[in-house]
Formats: sequence, C-alpha cells, structure tokens
Amino acid sequence: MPIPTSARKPRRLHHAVAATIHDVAARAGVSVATVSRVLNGIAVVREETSRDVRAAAKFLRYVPNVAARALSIRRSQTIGIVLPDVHGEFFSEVIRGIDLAARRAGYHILVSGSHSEPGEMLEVVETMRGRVDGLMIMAPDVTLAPIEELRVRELPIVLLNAASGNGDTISIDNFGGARAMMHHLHALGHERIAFVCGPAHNADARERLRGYRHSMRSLPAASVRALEHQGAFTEESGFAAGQKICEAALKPTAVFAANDSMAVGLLAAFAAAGIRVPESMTVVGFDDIPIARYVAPPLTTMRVDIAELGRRAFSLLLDVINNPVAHKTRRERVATTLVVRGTCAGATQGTPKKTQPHRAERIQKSGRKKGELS
Amino acid sequence: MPIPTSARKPRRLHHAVAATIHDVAARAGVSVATVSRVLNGIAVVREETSRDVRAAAKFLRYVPNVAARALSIRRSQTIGIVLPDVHGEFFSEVIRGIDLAARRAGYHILVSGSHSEPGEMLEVVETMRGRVDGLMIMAPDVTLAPIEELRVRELPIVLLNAASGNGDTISIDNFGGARAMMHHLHALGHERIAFVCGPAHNADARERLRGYRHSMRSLPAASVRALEHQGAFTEESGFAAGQKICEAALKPTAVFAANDSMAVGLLAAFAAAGIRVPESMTVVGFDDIPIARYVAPPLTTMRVDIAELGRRAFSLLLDVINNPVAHKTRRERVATTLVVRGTCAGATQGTPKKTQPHRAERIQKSGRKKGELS
DNA sequence: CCGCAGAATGTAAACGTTTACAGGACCGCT
DNA sequence: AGCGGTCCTGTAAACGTTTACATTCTGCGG
Repeated sequence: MPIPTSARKPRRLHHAVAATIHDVAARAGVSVATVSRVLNGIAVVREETSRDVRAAAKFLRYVPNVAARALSIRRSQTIGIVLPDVHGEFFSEVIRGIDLAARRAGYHILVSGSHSEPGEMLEVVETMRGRVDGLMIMAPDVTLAPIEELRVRELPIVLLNAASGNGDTISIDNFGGARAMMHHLHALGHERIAFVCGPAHNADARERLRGYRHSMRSLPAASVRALEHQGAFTEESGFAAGQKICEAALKPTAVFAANDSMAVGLLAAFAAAGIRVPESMTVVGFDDIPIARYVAPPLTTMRVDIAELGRRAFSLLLDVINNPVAHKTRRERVATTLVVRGTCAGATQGTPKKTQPHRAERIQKSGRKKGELS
Repeated sequence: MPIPTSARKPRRLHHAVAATIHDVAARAGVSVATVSRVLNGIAVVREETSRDVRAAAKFLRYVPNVAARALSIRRSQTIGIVLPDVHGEFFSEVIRGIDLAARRAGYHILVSGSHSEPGEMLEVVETMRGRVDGLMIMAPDVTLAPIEELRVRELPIVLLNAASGNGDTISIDNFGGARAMMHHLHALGHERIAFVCGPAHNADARERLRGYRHSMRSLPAASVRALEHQGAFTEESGFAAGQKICEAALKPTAVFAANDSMAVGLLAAFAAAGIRVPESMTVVGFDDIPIARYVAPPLTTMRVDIAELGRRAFSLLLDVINNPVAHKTRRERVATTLVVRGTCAGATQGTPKKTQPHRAERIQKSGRKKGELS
C-alpha cells in the first residue's frame, strides 16, 4: 500500500539522534529540496524562506551528513596523503602546508604515513580509493616511483619529490639548489670541493649529486670522482665520510653534504680530528633543518621551504581534480634559498671570521639577485 | 510502469566508471546481499559462491564505495585529530603513533593542525562532525580546554595533554617526570636548583612546575621563588633566563628547564658567559627532542615517548567509541624516561668528567628500578 | 512422498543527500 | 481568457551500501 509521497517515518529525536534535512524541512515548513538549496546557496530562494530554513537548521543544530552528501555528489572534499617513513620535521611541515591550503579550499586531509615498502603503500592507496577526491603521494625512493605510475589512473594523483614521475609532479629544485651552493663556494674561492652523496635510490639525493657534478665540470677539476663520498642522509654516514676525508692525502678545502644531517656528522668528525671549521675547512649542507642553526658553528645550507612545497602541491592537486584532462602533465619545482651561516669561509687561508653575532645569517633566494643581510 | 524488481539500469562500464556491488553481483550471478556478505565475511555462504564472488570482484577491480557504506552503517572508520599550532617534531610524532595504531585497527585519520585560537578550533570540530567516528583533541593551552568540554557531547572525544579535562584524557606524566629529574639532581648532590618555567597557560608547563616545587619543598631550600624564572618554551626565553642566572649573586648549581628548547637556550647563554657545563653548572631539560643529543655537551633530559602517547591515545579513543557509556571517565598518563647525557655532574666541584664516548647516555624509565648503561 | 529444519540466498527498505523535472503563482501582453 | 514568461518550490529518483525479512534449496526422518 503506497503511502502518500511526502510522508516519512516520524522521527523520534528525543535526543542524541542527529537531525536530518527532513527534520529541518518539516520544521521550516518547506521541502527538503529547498533546505538543500538554502544551505548550499545553490539556487535563488525567497529571502523569507531562506531565513526560516536557516532558523530551523540552527534550532535543530543540524549538520549535514557528509557520507550521504558524498554519496550523492560523488565527492568527498577530502584528499589523501601517503608518506614514506620520512624524517620527522619534513613530515610535519609538509602536512602543515597542505593542511593550511586545504582548509582554505574546504578540503579535509586523510593522512597515512610511515610506509617503507611498495606493497604496503599500494595497499593504503587502495583503501583510500573512493574515500578521497585526490591523492598526494610522496615517493623519494626511486624504487617505489614506477609503482604508482601503473595504478589507479582514474584517481587524480600528484607525486611529491618523486623520482621519475610520468604524472603530475611537484618537487624541490634540488639540481638548481646544488648548483647555487656550488656557485657560492666557488665565489669564495673553493675549487677542490668534496661531496657527500645521499642514498643511491633517493631521487633528491640524485639530483643534488647531479647539480654538484654539473658545477664541477666547469671547474678546473682534479680527479673529480675521488672527491665524492657515499652517504645515506644520516649523521653517522656523514661522520664516516668526514673521517675518510680527514685521512685523504690531498684534502678538499670545502665539503658539500647532500643534506644537513650528514653535514652535522661532518662537523663532528672534523671537530674530533681537530680540523677547525670554517678556518681550515668549509662545510655546507642542504635542507636547513632546525638543528642547522644550533650546531657550532651554525651551518651554511640551502633552505627548502617545505610548507610551501605542501601548499603548492595541494593547489596542483586541486587543479588536477578540477581539470582531470590536461593537455600536458604538470611539473612544478619549488625554489631553494641559500642561507649563509658560520661554516663557510674563503678558500685562501680562510679569513678567520670574527665570531658572528648570535645566529647571524645571510639569505639569498636561488635564482634571484644578490642577497642582502637578513 | 514498474519494472521487474531485480532489474537495474544497465551500466555502461566501458571505462573509468567504478564497478559497484551490483556489477559484481551480476557477474557472479548472485544477489548484492550475497556479495556484501562475502566481502564482509559477515555470514556463512557456500564456499563455491564465495569463490565466484571474489573472482568477479577481483576481475572488475571492485572497491566498495565508502560513502555509501558509511551512510548505511553510520560509521566512517575514521577518526579526527585536531592539533594546535604545536612544535614540529611533536606534531609529527604524535600523528605517527596514532596512524600506526589506527591503521592496524582499520581506521583512517583525518587531521587538522595549526589552530591557535578557540574559535577556529571549534569550527574545525564542527566540520568534522559526522565525518568521523571519534575525535582526538590536543589542547595544552588551558584557556582552550574548557571549550571542548561544553560541546559535541554526542561524539566520542579524547583530550591529549589537556589542562583540566572533565572528559576522557591522556597525558604525559609531567609531574612524575619533573620529580624524577629532581630526584636525579638531588642524588648528584644538588640543592640549589633553579627552574625555568614554560608558558603560564600551558598545561604541561604547569605540571612540570608543580613537580619541581613539590620536590623543592622536601629540600632544605633557600628562598625558593627566587630560583624560578619565567620562560616560554622557546630558546630565546631560555637564553634570557640563562643571562639572568649568570647575573645572580648566589648562583644555582643546577638549572632545570621545563623543556629542551629552553635548555638549549640556557647552554648558549652559559657558553657566552664562559660558564662551563657541566663542570660549573648542570643543565637539564625535558622532552628529549632530537636536537638534545646533538648540542654540546649532549643534554640530559626526560624523554617523552610521543609516538606511544599517540598509540595509547588511539586505543583509548577506540574504547570510547565502542563503549560510549562508561561508568567512569578514563584517565591515562604516559611515563617519561630519564636520559642522562653530558650536561649534568655532581654538585661538589663537579667531578670533571672526561669526554664521553660519542653520544654516551644512560637511560632510566621513570618509576622503574635503577637504570643501567644503555 | 511428505514435511520440516536449517542453510543459503534473494528482495527491498533503509541510510541522508542532491538535483532533474515538474508544477504553481503571478505578471504583463494580446 | 489565453499565453508565455519569471520566480520559486515541491516530488521523487538517484547515489551504493547493509541487513531484516522472506524465500528457496537440500537433505533427511518418517
């Protein structure tokens, strides 16, 4: 027996059961369609009706059921973030950047971190499908990179700091940053510049190495390869590389570590060996991690604005979501900034700098004009 | 004209449109109910049927629509995390802990960070309602705490490191940790122990101060209040406090900073004033932030296992979700661990320690027996 | 051969939105 | 009066699951 169309099972609503759009409609004496229209500001509704609806919604403390909404419009207003087991500070900063941008755009973020192996990562991606409108995957490890390529092509994805990445990608300007740092060292008179590499599989590490090599080619180089030391982005590996450098017959005048952690390790090794920085050895790093400014002496490095990376990654993803078919794949790079602190000096007997005022530093955006005092 | 019941609009599925449970049912030659049952393992189905269904699902690359599922069962398998604008390392660690636990339990996490003021935080909570099965709110600032109390009582909530918290709460054992540290200092012979406070509004800071004061009462104290210095959990404030201490007529033999950042500031101040640590001054902190082990000398501190905090917070929340009506509010505390490094020495002319092997440290769980070498 | 218990499966009604489509009211013209 | 607009609003069909209830099998004791 068909019941009259607009009738619905009466709601109890004595308490604890959330009000639905029907309750609001009933109380405002309108239809659910109108309520929906008012609340979404989607169509033109008479001012008075609108007021009534809003009042009813407020009275009932109505909050729309997102699941129902998502089901209906097939959008969750949520993006997923998949991260490898990455170092703490980076992790938090990139999320912060994304979160900020996402919130402004009315999106939520679903995060899943600490994935060290491909299988696990894929599994997570799978469980996120349908739950998110788009995905942000961070895959600095080149062995992981190809994997997401193949998969889930129906879902908008942007890759962060990925190695190859045939898809839409955003990454740090590692190559440019490394070259800028080399340029700085060269300007100080250094020519015999050693390099401590990052992990061979890491995309960032590779690009930084490439930048170093590129710059070395234009210098009247000695046996270049002898100046490269393997590292693993850890302090321990930096320390080890530092010891090797100390033993070398012909020491470099400067050492460029592919990241700050290794630079910190270098500093420890040189301190242990009695080599003074920056007087007899220049040390520089990459990333500008928080510790960088608190080691002694404060570390010269290339700053990476991670929060901005996150922000821009989000707007890139948003673009992919809204315009799924692009004529060309999006590629973006975020610039790095040279931060000059206490660990570098000229190559010629090292103009022994006076102790700088607490935490003095000079900053220079890569690709910009000459820097000025901060 | 009513169409036969089980008929449905034919699906195109040439591509890009995700398969639904109906597609799977059709392909396997069963009903949607059966598919649902197989995929959820909810009821007993014939082995053969089950195999067919699974095969069909696999073939179609079927993945259930979570929105529909959530709508149907009124559960999203997602929890929300709301964080204030908190320091980076903490932020990431706590999320990591929660994430790990959540994933094991089949939950997703929706995060929103960087909220400095109550209004904004409330707004976020509002948008999360209905989207999450439970909420984890971190509110170390006492001025924020009362606010969530009043609200959204229908949603399971646990508070992290909250000040008052009439609800279910988990927090760090700040009081116990501070007392343990004081005990350690006392055992070394220190009696004139200064304290650098954290922000007055911060719940953690308050508890640590309370622990300090509690211990000081049992010591033959001098003018106790003169030993307390205001700080703000920042290095700058630690540096400033250090300068004040240097100027004091009757210097303390040890300084206990309410967090590591301030302890680092203290070290810098003492270094600048030529006061040697630990020979003429003992310095200790709280938190064991990553930098702690890399400053010179490495910092003695109370370690807080933040990831564990996150893990336990999650299981607490899960408990609240599954048993909404508890006879009593849940309270939990996570223990802290004493980590002895290079910045503390005995009070009596400071047994000038030899340089320790690289990064030597001694660890002792609070509330356990005597610690042993790590 | 019947009846029946239990197992396996199917049917269709929720779940709470959005939105295409269909009116109804009102107005100004013929 | 009839017509063609505008505006505004209502109706009901999706969206893709889960699940109470109904139905069909299947084997078995009588």
